[in-house]
Amino acid sequence: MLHEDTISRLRTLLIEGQIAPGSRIQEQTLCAELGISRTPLREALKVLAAEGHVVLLPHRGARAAKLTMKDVRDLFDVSAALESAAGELACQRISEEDIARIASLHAEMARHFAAGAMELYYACNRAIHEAIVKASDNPVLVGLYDGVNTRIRRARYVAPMTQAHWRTAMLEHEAMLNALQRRDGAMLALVLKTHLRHKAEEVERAGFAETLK
Amino acid sequence: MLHEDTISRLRTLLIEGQIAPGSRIQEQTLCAELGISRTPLREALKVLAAEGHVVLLPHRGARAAKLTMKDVRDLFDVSAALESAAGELACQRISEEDIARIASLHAEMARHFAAGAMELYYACNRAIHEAIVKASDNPVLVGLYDGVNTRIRRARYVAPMTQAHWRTAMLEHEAMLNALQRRDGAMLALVLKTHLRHKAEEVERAGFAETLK
DNA sequence: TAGGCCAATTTTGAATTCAAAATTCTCAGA
DNA sequence: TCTGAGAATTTTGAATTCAAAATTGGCCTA
Repeated sequence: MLHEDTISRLRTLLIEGQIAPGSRIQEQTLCAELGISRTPLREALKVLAAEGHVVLLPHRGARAAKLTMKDVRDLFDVSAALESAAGELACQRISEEDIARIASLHAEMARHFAAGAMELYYACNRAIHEAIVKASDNPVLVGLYDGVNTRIRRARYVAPMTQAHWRTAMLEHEAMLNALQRRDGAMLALVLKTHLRHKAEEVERAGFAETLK
Repeated sequence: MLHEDTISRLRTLLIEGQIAPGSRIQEQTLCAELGISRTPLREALKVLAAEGHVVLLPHRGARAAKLTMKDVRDLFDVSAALESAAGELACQRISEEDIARIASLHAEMARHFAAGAMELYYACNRAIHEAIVKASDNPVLVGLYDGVNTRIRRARYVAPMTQAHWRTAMLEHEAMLNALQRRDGAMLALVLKTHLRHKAEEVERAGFAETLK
């Protein structure tokens, strides 16, 4: 499947910053690099434009979308809205098995945190958030959440998160798991909103690469 | 601009049900109808697939997406999450002029309601909701909201909304305007959530065309 | 007559070709 | 030397062409 493949390859290049934000995308050059013809590439560019990763200027080609601090703030606000809604739904719909799975992810994350294995900590963290959203059993919500978070991921943070932030985040995750286990939707939504606001604030404090250019 | 044009023309055909949900989309046939070649049509189909209006089956063509009652429920849940988040942001950011504009739209809507001019009432209603979302000053949110509501609009309701529903809706709109004028974000979010839950319940009660087939 | 296999046709997927718009380059004139 | 008009080149937008996969139809066999 050449077309879907092209979309995800290009999307990865954009997220990882291999194609610099704001840089011009030459069709022929990219075609040569990817080893495909212009037709599937152009189809992919149009889809990525709809997703917000690329901007298309009529008769003037495509550019990798830039991400301003305002964009990041906006994306975090939307992400928080979607995730807290997902949390409420999840409390009504999640199975006991899935709660247990998230609890074990949480325990694993805590171990990685204690050991200072930040990469692994991060992976667990993300898996927990994604598991909660999935548990909403709302494919529309899951799809939009994925899209928004993929866009956020393009922000490359300059300063590292502070220890204080990590500690707070761990406490918030405790509260999340607690609310989920009690199936307290309102509480989970509240904790998630707070958690994501804190994360957005930390990102803003740290700044991210593109803002500096 | 042939490409963008094709997308919106096709999107309209899908929303209005001119292309029946679930029906097969033959490329050559559509090309002839739209008077274009397959290249821009295929690009449009890919974008519409990303938007959720069309499903693409590899080597087996495109179909107009079906809308189940579950889909509609899911879409309403997401719409509520986005709109209540927008309401909170709007209360922080909206200008006095835009509040006044919404107040006048509200008054106009009330007149149409009293006169039983439901089409005009509907138009005002939608304009108010869109104005609130726009006032969030969050383009990401606005974009996703538009997309979700466009998809909801494909549901063609069978039974009309009841009088009781309209009356409740009017009261809720009063409360919305009130909260907005006092810039009470939490209250506006709450009212919007309730309002949209009621609407979703009414739609579910009424049923919609596709469910019957 | 029913079922299944193989060829013919249709339809999708991708490359190539053609046309139009934008950019770049050249060169005349001040 | 600097500016600007216009031609040449590049690049995008869309149609056409070519290849591969799926569907359809016919024919043979049981």
